Amino acid sequence: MTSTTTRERLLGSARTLFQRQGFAATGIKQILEVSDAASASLYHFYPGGKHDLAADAIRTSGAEYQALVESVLDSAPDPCAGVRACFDGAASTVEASGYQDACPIATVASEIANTDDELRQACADVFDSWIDAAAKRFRAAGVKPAAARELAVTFIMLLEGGFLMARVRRDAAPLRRAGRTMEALVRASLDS
Amino acid sequence: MTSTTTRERLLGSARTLFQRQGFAATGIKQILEVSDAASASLYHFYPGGKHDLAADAIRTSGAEYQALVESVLDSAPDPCAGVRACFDGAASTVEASGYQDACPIATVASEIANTDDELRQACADVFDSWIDAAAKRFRAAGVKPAAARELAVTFIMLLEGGFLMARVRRDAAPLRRAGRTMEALVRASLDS
DNA sequence: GTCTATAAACCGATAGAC
DNA sequence: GTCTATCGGTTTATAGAC
Repeated sequence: MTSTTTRERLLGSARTLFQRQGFAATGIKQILEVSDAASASLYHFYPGGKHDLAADAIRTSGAEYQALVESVLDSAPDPCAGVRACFDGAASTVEASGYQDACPIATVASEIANTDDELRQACADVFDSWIDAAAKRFRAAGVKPAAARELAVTFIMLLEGGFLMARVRRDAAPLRRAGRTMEALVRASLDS
Repeated sequence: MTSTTTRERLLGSARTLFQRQGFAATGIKQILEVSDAASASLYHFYPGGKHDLAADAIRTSGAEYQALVESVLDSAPDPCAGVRACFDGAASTVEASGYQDACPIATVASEIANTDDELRQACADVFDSWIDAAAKRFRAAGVKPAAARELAVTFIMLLEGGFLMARVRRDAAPLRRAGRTMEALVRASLDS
């Protein structure tokens, strides 16, 4: 019995559409159609309209993806295998969705970085949280704090670059390639 | 005497606006205002309208950025210093523009990857061309062809991830950090 | 909370004179 | 090649009944 509220459907549709098409190209009308909801419902739950909805989409999608990455990292025998599994899993997801689903926030982040400081900050918070989560695990594996953080930043940069490359070229191989590179970087940090 | 034609102004404005705001958020009206041109002029030079203009913007911006990267790589004493100079230069440009100007095509590429196959292919061609240019130089420095290409793909992924991270967090340090990582990866490939 | 109807502005694109 | 004027459609957001 999976009863979904109108609010849940609105947020869910918005998250998917923003992820795949970006902020500007996704219309309120389209979100309402996919959600099978009325216009007034959206403004009831999100008085600020499209902007409020996007802020919630960024926060919740960021948190969900973080939980996924954390579970992958934590179920691997060591951080090397962990980061590699993250990239391999990302590659499989991208392929399975026909190159539609990659990073949940990257397209919106790229669009609004110069034009909407509130949404930009929400995206920055998500990235920071992802970096913290990864850095914490690298430290736990014996990497020094400063190096662990830099490694975590590189992890996210490589993942984002891989997502973009895979989507544009319709080829998940670069993402898997990035995973092996990241694995080597983590290994080098553990040895030193 | 730098006389600019209407066509040049249209393309120039479009390139800047698409780079900073993306495709969907940039209106024809805004492009015309910045270009100080009439609506009919745009459709005279670009019968396909916004779509044609974007295709030209992607191609010309891609070629121009490639020429810049090539000149930086070619004026460095070796590929290690070359890739590092690319990231340091990118970081300086991002900072100098107040975090507005990063990759000329990434925002548009991310937006249209799922929704416009013609523009997606134009972006894919740009990335391929950048990768070829970098791979060629790694080969010339002694890296085996297959490894050189993989190194070049990693170069672009790390650059794109760095651009996004820098813009969203308003901090160019991750981009410089990525440069040192890339330098180490090139050095490791040269030693083997 | 949800319905229907609609306001008010803006969108990309085009017509026709010059 | 460029001007002015404008078309038809869509956009975000709101009003008022229920």
